[in-house]
Amino acid sequence: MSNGGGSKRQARVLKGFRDFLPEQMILRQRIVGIARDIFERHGFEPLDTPALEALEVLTGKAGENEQLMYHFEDAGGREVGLRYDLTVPLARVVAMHQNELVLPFKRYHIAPVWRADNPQRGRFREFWQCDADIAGSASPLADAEVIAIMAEVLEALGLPEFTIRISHRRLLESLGRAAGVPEAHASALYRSIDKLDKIGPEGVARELQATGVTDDQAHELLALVTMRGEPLALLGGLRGELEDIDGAATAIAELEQIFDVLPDFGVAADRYALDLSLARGLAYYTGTVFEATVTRPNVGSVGGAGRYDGLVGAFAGRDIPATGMSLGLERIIEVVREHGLMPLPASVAQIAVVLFPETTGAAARLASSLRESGLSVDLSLQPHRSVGEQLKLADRKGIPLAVILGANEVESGAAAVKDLRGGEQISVPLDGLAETLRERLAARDALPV
RNA sequence: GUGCCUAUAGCUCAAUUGGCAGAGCGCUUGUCUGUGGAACAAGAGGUUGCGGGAUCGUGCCCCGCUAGGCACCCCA
Repeated sequence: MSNGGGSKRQARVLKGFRDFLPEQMILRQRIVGIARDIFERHGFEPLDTPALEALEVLTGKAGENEQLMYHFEDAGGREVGLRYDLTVPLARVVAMHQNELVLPFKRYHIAPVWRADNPQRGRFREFWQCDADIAGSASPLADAEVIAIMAEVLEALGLPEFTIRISHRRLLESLGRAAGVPEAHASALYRSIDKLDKIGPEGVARELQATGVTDDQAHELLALVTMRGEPLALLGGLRGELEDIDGAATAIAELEQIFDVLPDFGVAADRYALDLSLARGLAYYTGTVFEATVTRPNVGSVGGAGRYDGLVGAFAGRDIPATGMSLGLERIIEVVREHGLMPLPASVAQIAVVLFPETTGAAARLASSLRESGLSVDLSLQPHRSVGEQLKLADRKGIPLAVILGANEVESGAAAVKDLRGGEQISVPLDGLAETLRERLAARDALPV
């Protein structure tokens, strides 16, 4: 290796892409681990798919969002695209492997996706989604389960406040029909309604009028959409108002089943709400839609999704209903950091072993035996550096405890154990050293951080 | 894809009207070859994000690009 005489290559990463240093990776892995545990406790199976797909697999599913898709021609002249979500690949997998999968198929998928969006806080071009979906069940019970899983994960992460807002595409459509919105403007309707929080009722009314809705109709629609209260009571009221509207009764019945059973899934009543102003943009949603939001920090939603009964059929040739939820890892991390949840060590190593030129062999053997007992051990590789130096480096890496093994310790059969934060040091017999280390680590973890 | 703000040492920032590029922290070395964080001393570290222009002269003015933040759009 040499760059002598040449110009140095510029070290850079692309806009919206990032390196994750160990301290960040430890937090990311911890969060992913919590989500994975809950997914598996619900019997969801792991799945992974290629990052790159044939372009035609990805197109025609997400509507306008496909503008954000990374696509290009590969060296073999194939049109290819990076996946922009995990839902479309799932639909492809279910269609391709119908004979190998038992329906309903419950799967989770934790992986990066790519969208060429403009970066902002909690918004990147490469980001991770944690998805749990059920393919092959049309039952509202399936929707309820994925909503419950979402609530469970957010609860387990310790998010101090979040709300899962629940709505239904068909119900919103019915409301639109009742208000006289032309069918052709349905997606414009969803988008406008969805912006209620941001632009307010007057803003929404203005946008609706631009799509051919009269002032009266717009206000009637807004009145319906902004109703708040106990979900089952609200739905009961709507049932009467929308008696004559096609599809409304089915949508209301589905939502009623979901709200009826959510408490039985263990979801606290203050964690979800019926909110008909929620529409969501992705084109493939066909029924229930939902979204988890927090008020601080301002990162929009931390997760969402819904029912997409037509998507698998686009690949399979026969309809296979499906529903699911998606959590945004980056958004969740913003919340965790903002609220100081989850303080973690900066190193995966629990123990640093400090050594001397004459004790390298003994120290390596000690490290091995500590590892066999289940501890994570960072063996110093610098016997020529002073003990102080080795301790300092271990502390800077964030390792909580050091074991010092010199000639004296080998001789006496007792190692020196030093707490790198407080500085206290004790002598511990080599027999039972692992046990003592584990106790001290546990004691440290119990301390407020 | 659009608009506004920003970019100076590893980090946080300073630099008067356009006139010698600096500080603190961190880093390296030494005091100090078995006990770090302190103190003292010395040292390294910069094409002021990149490229162009105007000017006798630019970190500072103008243009383009790149990246970050914010607001749209959209979304996780």
